[in-house]
Amino acid sequence: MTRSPDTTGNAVARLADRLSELAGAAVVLERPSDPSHGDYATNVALRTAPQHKQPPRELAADLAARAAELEEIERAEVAGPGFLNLWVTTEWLVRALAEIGADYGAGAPEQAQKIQVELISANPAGPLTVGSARNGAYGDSVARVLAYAGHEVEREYYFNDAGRQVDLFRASVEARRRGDELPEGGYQGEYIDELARVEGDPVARMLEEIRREIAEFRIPVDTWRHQGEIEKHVAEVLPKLDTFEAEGTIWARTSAYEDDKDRPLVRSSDGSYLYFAADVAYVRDKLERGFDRAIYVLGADHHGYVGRLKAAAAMLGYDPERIEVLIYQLVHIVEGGETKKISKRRGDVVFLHELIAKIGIDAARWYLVSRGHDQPIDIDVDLAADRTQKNPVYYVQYAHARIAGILRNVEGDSAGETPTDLASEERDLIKRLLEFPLVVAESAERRAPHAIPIYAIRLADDFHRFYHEHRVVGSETEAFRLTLARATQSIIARALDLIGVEAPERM
RNA sequence: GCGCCUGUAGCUCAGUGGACAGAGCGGCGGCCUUCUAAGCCGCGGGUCGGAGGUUCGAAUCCUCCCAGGCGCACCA
Repeated sequence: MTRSPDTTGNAVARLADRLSELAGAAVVLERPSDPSHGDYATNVALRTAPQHKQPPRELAADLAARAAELEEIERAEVAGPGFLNLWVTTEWLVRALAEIGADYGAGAPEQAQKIQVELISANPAGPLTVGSARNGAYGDSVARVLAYAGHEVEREYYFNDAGRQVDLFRASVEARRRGDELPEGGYQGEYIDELARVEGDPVARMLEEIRREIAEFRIPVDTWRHQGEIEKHVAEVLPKLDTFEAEGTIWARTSAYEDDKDRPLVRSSDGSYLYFAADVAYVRDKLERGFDRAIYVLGADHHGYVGRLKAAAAMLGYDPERIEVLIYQLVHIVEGGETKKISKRRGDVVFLHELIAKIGIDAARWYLVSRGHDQPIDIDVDLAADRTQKNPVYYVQYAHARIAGILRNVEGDSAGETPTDLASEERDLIKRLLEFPLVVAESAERRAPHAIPIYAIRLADDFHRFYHEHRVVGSETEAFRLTLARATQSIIARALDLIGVEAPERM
């Protein structure tokens, strides 16, 4: 809505600005799906007709006449109920292509924010699961996109290493070592057996294991926080809260701050902290570190957290808007046509390292981030395992590798004339490249990185079509086509990087 | 019961007010003496869960209903 993409380096946005001046209203340029509707189209006449009290087609005709005068515009036509269809000139497309540099689409938002993205934060009671993998793939991509959009981003991981679950986890390993019965509701599985066979604190081992897996999954976590550390500051925070005592417990009156109910903080009998106490201290810890915004990435099974976290911020006197909770739907595992109920405690869970072993990091990251975060994901492990050849990630990577192949064939200075006429494949490809800044801006604003792989598929599609029809090296417009190929390669690489996927030179 | 999310092609999913609803996979049929055929082209395929409503215009916004997932712990 208030989106203002960086118009200086974005030819489409500049064109929209010029048209906006002519129209006296904000013009949004779309790429029509039907090529007979022009290179770009706008519905501005339809939207502004009521306030002008004029028929939309009349307004559109008026705007068409003036738009046709612009040097960028080859042709302007009114169509349908009042759409304005525009054809741009070849010169404009060639110039726009030439502007595409290494950081094309990188934002410089008028107000860059300091943003923290807290991701995964799984219990160190076992290796990361595919659920954690989605959290990481999604959260890290949001972080990458926000950073590319111009924000200052830090990634943080919070270890719940002081709660009942880790105690239970330790007890489970120790029971296994002694050959005793598992504690009630204890953890089991092969990894528990392995931990039991070696000396040392299993929690410490899991902390190291998780850090290793996260690095392998290409998530550059900047800071690590431990629940034990945060709890040391609970005593400082409690006096700032709106509390009351009942039933042997000190409660936070979060219901007065738009939470569903009040939350227990401290068990009066022994003074032990309940989980929400650490939550509150952690909220303060985050906001006092100077982040304009603290983003939590949580699975749908934690969506009840939204209210209490914002309430915690409000109760401490912070603007609750600084707390943003991103909820992603859960990942289910389908095996043999049946959805598995997964439980880390029971041990019937699919771990991230198993998923990586089966389909690789690139496919895993692509797969986990290429669906909307509001969409549940069913991973059919059998399908994911043998579908690798057909995974769209390879289709996109292949386009990148193909371009690398072309560039290896270039010898010396490239020559050739500037084209005065473009083939449809060239026009389509350039227009696709010019979409990238808007895709990134929207993706950042909506916390929706899944738009990136979708765009990457279309871009690869346009490139493969171009490649099939036209030669680059040795063509009459070699220099121009090399520019086109390089720009395509650069944007594919950037798009893949934004979702943590590699862009290979050869395949 | 209450809250959040979802329901679009055989399957997996895009599409948060605009022009006949798109892609991949699967199915069928074509294209390699030329920069990578992990590619390209073509053909089939949909009452956008259902019913009302708002709007010049609805897959998209509102209401109700149906179906599924997840919550509603002194677990995390």
